[in-house]
Amino acid sequence: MKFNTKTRYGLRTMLELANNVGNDEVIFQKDIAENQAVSVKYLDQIIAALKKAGLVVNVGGKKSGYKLNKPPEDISVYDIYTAFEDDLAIIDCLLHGGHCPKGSKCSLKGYWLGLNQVIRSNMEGTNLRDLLQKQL
Amino acid sequence: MKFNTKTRYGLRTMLELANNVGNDEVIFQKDIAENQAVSVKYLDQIIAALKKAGLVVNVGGKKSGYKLNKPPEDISVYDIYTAFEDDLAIIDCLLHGGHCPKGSKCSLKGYWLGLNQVIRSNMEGTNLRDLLQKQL
DNA sequence: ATTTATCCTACTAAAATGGTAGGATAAGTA
DNA sequence: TACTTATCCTACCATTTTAGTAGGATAAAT
Repeated sequence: MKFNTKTRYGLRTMLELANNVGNDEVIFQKDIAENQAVSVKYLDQIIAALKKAGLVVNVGGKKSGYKLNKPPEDISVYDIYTAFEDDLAIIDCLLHGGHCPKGSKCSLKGYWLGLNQVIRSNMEGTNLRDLLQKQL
Repeated sequence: MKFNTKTRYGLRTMLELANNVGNDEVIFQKDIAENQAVSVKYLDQIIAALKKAGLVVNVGGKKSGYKLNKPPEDISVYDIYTAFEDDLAIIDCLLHGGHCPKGSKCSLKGYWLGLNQVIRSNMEGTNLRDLLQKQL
């Protein structure tokens, strides 16, 4: 039961961009990588995923920089998680198409589903604005 | 973000034993393995972990069977989880001794810690009695 | 023309996962 | 007493996932 580094670095990256909202300074991959103590090449992949998910945009092409694609309060932790992973499924049989060998006789599915929902709700209910305020 | 099979099979095993409380029937590893659609050899390891954690006992030695070591309401999902894993830590830096390269400047640790606590509380707050009632 | 930051794909070492395998031990059975 | 069989215990292993590295193409600014 761990979150992977991409989700963690991705969230840190998004928070760094959120901190910058209102400024017109550009933020380069390079600078973010340095701040986060991650190689530029690895952050490269992380930002690519965030971009693909529509969470960040590159303004002005090359030699320019990144910014959030929405206001911080409209980006949840879960949005960032799903930029790197499928929908949360703490056990496989919760996924669409997944099923366990016990089939409908599995009396635990209800419990796992509830826990899954608790986690997901927490992540959906926390946005970048909340996280910015927490760090004050 | 997945629970592993040992925790899942372990929980199912415990629920099976909990269903048996009050009966004096013996339950063999062999029978549990068959019910759970798992090999005897693999369940072997799972039961060994549950036993080591003090959650089940073998009554009567060989050619005997297993039962819960405590009443179902005194065994939480988290007890079963920790029979197979260390204390829950959804990111490494939450563990004793763990630290991230950002050190004290990490403004996200508070968020992760909160989410970790939400998950743990759910697991600690759910016991085998609750799960038995859910399956009715 | 050159620099350099983004973009894109492939590869890889190490660790975790989900088991299998082999055999020792001890209790019940014939 | 000999035999069966269920528990107990340790080692091993194939596959997948994780956490990156590497190489180079592209395009904008200088």
